[in-house]
Amino acid sequence: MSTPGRGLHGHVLDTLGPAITAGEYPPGSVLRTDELAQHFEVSRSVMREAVRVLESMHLVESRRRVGVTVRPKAEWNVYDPQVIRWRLAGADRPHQLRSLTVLRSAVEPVAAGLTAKNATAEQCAELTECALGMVATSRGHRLEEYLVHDVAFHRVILMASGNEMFARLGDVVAEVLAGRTHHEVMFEDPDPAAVTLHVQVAEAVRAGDAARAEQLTREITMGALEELDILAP
Amino acid sequence: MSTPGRGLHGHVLDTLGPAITAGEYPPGSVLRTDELAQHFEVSRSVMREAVRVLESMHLVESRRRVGVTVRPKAEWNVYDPQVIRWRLAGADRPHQLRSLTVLRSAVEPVAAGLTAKNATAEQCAELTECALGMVATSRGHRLEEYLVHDVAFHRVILMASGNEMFARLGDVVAEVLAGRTHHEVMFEDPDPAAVTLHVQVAEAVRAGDAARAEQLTREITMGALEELDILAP
DNA sequence: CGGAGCCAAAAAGTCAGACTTATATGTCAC
DNA sequence: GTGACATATAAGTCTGACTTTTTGGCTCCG
Repeated sequence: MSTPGRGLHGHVLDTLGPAITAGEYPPGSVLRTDELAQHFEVSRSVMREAVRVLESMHLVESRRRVGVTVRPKAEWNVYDPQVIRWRLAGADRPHQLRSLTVLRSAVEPVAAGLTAKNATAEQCAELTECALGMVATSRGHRLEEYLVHDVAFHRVILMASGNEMFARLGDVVAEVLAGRTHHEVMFEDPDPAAVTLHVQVAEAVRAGDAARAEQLTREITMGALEELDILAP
Repeated sequence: MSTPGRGLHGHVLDTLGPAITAGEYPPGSVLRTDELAQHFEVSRSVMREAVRVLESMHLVESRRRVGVTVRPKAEWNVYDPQVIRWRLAGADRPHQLRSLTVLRSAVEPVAAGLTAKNATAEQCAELTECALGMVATSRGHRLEEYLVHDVAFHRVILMASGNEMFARLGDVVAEVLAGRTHHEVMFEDPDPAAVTLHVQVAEAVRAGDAARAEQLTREITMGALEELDILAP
């Protein structure tokens, strides 16, 4: 999807990373570089590079005379896109999806408020275009097309906010939305109320009404929480 | 501070990472592994490991026959604690501090609301203790002691929310608060109103009043935004 | 019996050198 | 100009030897 097969060490990571994030090695487990290298049939240099990457993600810790120990989940760099992807691909998927949706509910409304204040004319137009695209594809089981517009919409909101931390969550939100469409129960057409809210957000942003954009986006993310049975107040 | 000198490749990262995040190498710059290895007086294996880590942070991209090219800032993994630390230590500090404070303003209120619903008795007690500690040290130029309690307070809020994504922002918030006390203009005692708000948040959490905890925390983070002259609506 | 200190093994860390592979770029014929 | 081909370049890989740190056990002495 993103960066497939960037060398041998990448292949090792594609196997080891998911295994660790899936909890196959409980925290404190000890791996030996040499054994891993043999198991994956790569040289020690390649294996060492892979371990370094896992170490930079705080998934493992490498110490002399002891080996490569798996760190507890609480220490992982859970914002690393690679880690998120691995977890979304594994057994942890439902839990990860919930965590990310809660994060969205915190971030997106504030981002929308900033976007209402900072968006350029082009970004406003793009936003409106996305919203209209959502309307157009919201009926008749055109879920894939709808998803494209939905993802684009939220991406613009996050990018146009002018905050780099928000902007970098675009990929994460895309994964969450895609996950909802593909793996969760969503055979029906999207909720018409949600579609309307997106159109209204686009309007509010165009009008520069930050408070309204924030409130409307809050309603959108609240809907996402309810879909996952995360009780709202 | 966190993991100093974990080998030769760590030393290389401590120099190269800050240099890149500081923008010393403009996007598109090309580095050669061999030259870097010579410059840092390490073997190519060590240099390669360092490059792999930078690559996993999306700071650089390594391609055959081209070299190691620096990626544009927009592609960096800005949530990587190591990257955040490097940027906070360099010229990008003010900008980074603002970005993170805006992120705080989005995340912490929602986290506080969740904490009000999920916190255990112990966590409530800990929170109250932190708030009282802040009150006790809020006068008489005891800024360092105040900071300790302030950091602990926000850490508990984020941890007790029950959301792993929020929990992992504890370190980030700690850096921001420490930065404010140490490097920004803050010779005076903390704002009494802010101190009061913290006490009230602790009360709201204890009472299980999510809406109130959220609103009060929003006021706290609003104050932080105003301190940095980030205009509020 | 218990603690201080020492020893040896284990595993990561480091290095050097040779070789392989992909690929950007230049060259030449058409 | 365009396409095929050759070439140089820099990353990628492998191997083997060596170093360094650290742990766990062992001895020795109190």
